[in-house]
Amino acid sequence: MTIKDIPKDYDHKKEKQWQKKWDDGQIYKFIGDGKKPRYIIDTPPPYPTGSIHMGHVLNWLYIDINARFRRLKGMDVMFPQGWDCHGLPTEVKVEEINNIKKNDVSRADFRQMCVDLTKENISLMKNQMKFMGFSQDWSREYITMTPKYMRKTQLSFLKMYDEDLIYHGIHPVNWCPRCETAIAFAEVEYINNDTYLNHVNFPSAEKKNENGDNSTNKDEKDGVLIATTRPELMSACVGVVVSPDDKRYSDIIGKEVEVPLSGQKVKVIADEEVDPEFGTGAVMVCTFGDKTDVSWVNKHDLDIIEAIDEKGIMTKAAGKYEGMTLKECKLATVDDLKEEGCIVKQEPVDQKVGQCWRCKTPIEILVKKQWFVAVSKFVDDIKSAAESMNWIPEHMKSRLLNWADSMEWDWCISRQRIFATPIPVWFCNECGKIHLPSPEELPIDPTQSKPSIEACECGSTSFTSEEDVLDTWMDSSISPLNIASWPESSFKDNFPANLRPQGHDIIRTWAFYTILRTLALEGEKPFEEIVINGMVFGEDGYKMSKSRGNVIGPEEVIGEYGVDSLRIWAANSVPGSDVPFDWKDIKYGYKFLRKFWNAFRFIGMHILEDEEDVNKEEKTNSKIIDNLMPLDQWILSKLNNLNKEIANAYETYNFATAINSIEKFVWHDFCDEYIEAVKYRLYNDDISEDSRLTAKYTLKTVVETSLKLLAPIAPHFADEVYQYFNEEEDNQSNENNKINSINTSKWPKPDNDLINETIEDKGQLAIELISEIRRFKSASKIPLNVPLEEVNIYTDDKLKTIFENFIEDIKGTLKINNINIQIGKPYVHEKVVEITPAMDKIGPQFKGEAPKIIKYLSSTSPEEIAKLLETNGKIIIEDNIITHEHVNMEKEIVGKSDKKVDVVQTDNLDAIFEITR
RNA sequence: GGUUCCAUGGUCUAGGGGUAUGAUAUCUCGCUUACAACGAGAGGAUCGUGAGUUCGAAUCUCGCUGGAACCA
Repeated sequence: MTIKDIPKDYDHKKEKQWQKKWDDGQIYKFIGDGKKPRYIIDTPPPYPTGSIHMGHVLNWLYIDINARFRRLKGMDVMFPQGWDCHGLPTEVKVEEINNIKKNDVSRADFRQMCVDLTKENISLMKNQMKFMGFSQDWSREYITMTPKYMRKTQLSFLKMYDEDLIYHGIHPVNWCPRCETAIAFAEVEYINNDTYLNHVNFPSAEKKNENGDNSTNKDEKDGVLIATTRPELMSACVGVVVSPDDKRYSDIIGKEVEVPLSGQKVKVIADEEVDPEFGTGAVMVCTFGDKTDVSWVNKHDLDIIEAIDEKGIMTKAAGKYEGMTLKECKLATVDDLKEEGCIVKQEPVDQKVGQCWRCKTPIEILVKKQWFVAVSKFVDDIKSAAESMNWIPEHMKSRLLNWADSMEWDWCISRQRIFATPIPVWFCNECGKIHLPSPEELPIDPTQSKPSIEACECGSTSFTSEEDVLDTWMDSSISPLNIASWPESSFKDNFPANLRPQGHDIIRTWAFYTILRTLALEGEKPFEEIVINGMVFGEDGYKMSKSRGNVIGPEEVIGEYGVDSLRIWAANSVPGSDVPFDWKDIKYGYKFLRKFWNAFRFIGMHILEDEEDVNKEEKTNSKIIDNLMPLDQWILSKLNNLNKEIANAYETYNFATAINSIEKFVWHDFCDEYIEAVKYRLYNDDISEDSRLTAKYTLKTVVETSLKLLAPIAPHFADEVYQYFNEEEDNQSNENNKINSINTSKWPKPDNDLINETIEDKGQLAIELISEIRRFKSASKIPLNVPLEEVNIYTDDKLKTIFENFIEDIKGTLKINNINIQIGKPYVHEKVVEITPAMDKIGPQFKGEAPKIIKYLSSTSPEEIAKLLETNGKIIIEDNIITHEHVNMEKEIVGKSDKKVDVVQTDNLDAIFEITR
């Protein structure tokens, strides 16, 4: 390898070549033979929309960094990838593309169209994931719409049904009247709506009964004035609730009132959930105006009157309004109420209305026979499972706990759709008994085949297939079981997963359901640790979304700056926190890689074509270590500390700390300070072989090691550089997939012998001195490579010793012909111009006495304080002894020297330089 | 409405009882045998607001204001 072979610029277009190499070498394959510690990641299976967005980039980068880091650390990492295929969006898209409605073709044909579209989308997204350099083991890809996976979903249904954890029952569900399906809470979105709050008088029903006649009661106070935004539901009114503390209604609680128009008699009930301040303080309970209605109906055991049908049309129960749409019914009801004189007042209110997130139709709450998972049985177990996991960040746990506590309804898992896993059930047409297939028959579509039994226990041979299908979360919530090859008995080897990475938007769905399901199916929590990523915001500060138009696609960034720059941007974030996208940050990452490349190219000039030395490490290594110069020791100590810091950062998911520390070290400590300070050892002929050799060794070690620390974040760049280092013994890949890649190498072992805090501190002081004089040269317009005739350094004996230690580096790098270090001051004198209290010393030591000391220091002249400290070494203020360490002194050099010299005084070092040009 | 998070130079950000980290932008200077897409330097923040605890609060507590996310 010669310098000519190293391109002048880092070319990010080569990233794809590396991806192909990794792919061909199958270097990310999970072995699973137990020879290495296993690390199992329960990767999210995304919905195949056809393209990945920045949110995916963030989420998968955390996974990928983690996977790559653990591999370097010698673990057998399982990083699988699944696809959560089923769902309404694909159905809607298929209808759109083919310009059909789902019922225009057979179920099987419609399903096939969905499958075809999904396959296409998966293949697009899979390629994009590879372009991101994500290191999935693609041999373990799973797709929830395949028979293989559906078998597992259906098996989980069977098992839970057998244990009475799934039941078929009547419950309120969220219903979209347009899509004609039940939908989950997660699929309901809320919008603001302006409407009227109608104050409607419900007359007392009691008086009428007592009198036994129909004479109208003129005394309105015997009735109750309710407030409602949904008068169209009055025919479904089953009660009136008021606050128990509301004096206006205390007399009427427990009595009956009559609902106007429809005429049913309903009870007035006290309930603390009523806000007496809102409206009239009295609320009518209907089947079902909203979720609170459902809880009141359940709590007070009220009737159910179904006044709305599946298409959102009023039923027979609505009386004269039958056949009207909800909207028509509302208008007609209000008109009628006005006519009857029942509406006392209409006031405008803001209201939040739930609508179907897909078609924007307002949802209704209907009572339907549906399939449910008995969530309530698991709430406590889910909470303790969540408690036993490690949440990153910790506070995300409370979202799940709060959610678990607020569970009021069981999980409705049936959907009236087509593209989903079928519910494997038939009903007997005679006795209604539910028949399930045996596990061997799975997967099965009950609409396409008959039950294997001849006849029901009742003798009937006629069955109806369940046409409903399963909620998609029923598929994805068994992901940690699926990746571990459940239900094969060996699944326990790879279960629970070590890590679940996901976004905070799906804590209440995916995380919650997964915990529930593995508890239900195997009695164990699904994963040990859960890392939550935030959402990606656009440059305008809002969450990236198409409707806001602030979306920037990964491909846009990659084309210009490469994948690794994008990865560095995403790594520079904190789990759980939302991450704003910023082109500036992308460019910064790009610049860092170029800087690193240049540093590598520089050392490449000196080490790669050298036959003499550093590449024959095994012969010279110990000799080199023994001969390290102080500055080499300084950077190597920093490097080894960095190694530990970065490993710890990766382990604790502090990716931002990792990338920032690497950047800071490489860019500043290494490039700006170390390289500049050792150049003289590489270029000058009068330098000893040992010195030159240790410099080269140090340069090579720093680049190679920091490259490995960076590799999990920027694997393409790392491999591009690493190929120039040929470290055979470093490789831990298998015989059959041997490629020279940093990604199959080992994490560098930190060398504790080289860590030396004292050397680091001393080196820092020497660096400080060098920078100071370099600054002087720069300020004096002296080119850096022009020699200085003489430099006299005046300082104290402690610094003198240190500087003497580094004198070769100081002299060499600054090109000083004659250098002298002495204790004392030059023939100029310095004046203390300002004294500021060192609060970090004074506060902790003197506590309550501190204000007195500060008052003294700020009211006494700096020169006087300095003089006292100089002569006595201390100042006594009301029994408190103040010394040099309690004050910060600002000094200035005054007076003239009769020599023709420049005098340089520093802020950071207690030293004065007298420089002769 | 509930839950959670956030508020620090023009912009973004670190930190988390002792006057504040860094980036970016701006300005000045400089091609220095890897890098001008670089380097050196400068200016620029009473850490949202009001109170409390404390010798001392950007930091802890509470209220308020504003923002965001998730959910009902």
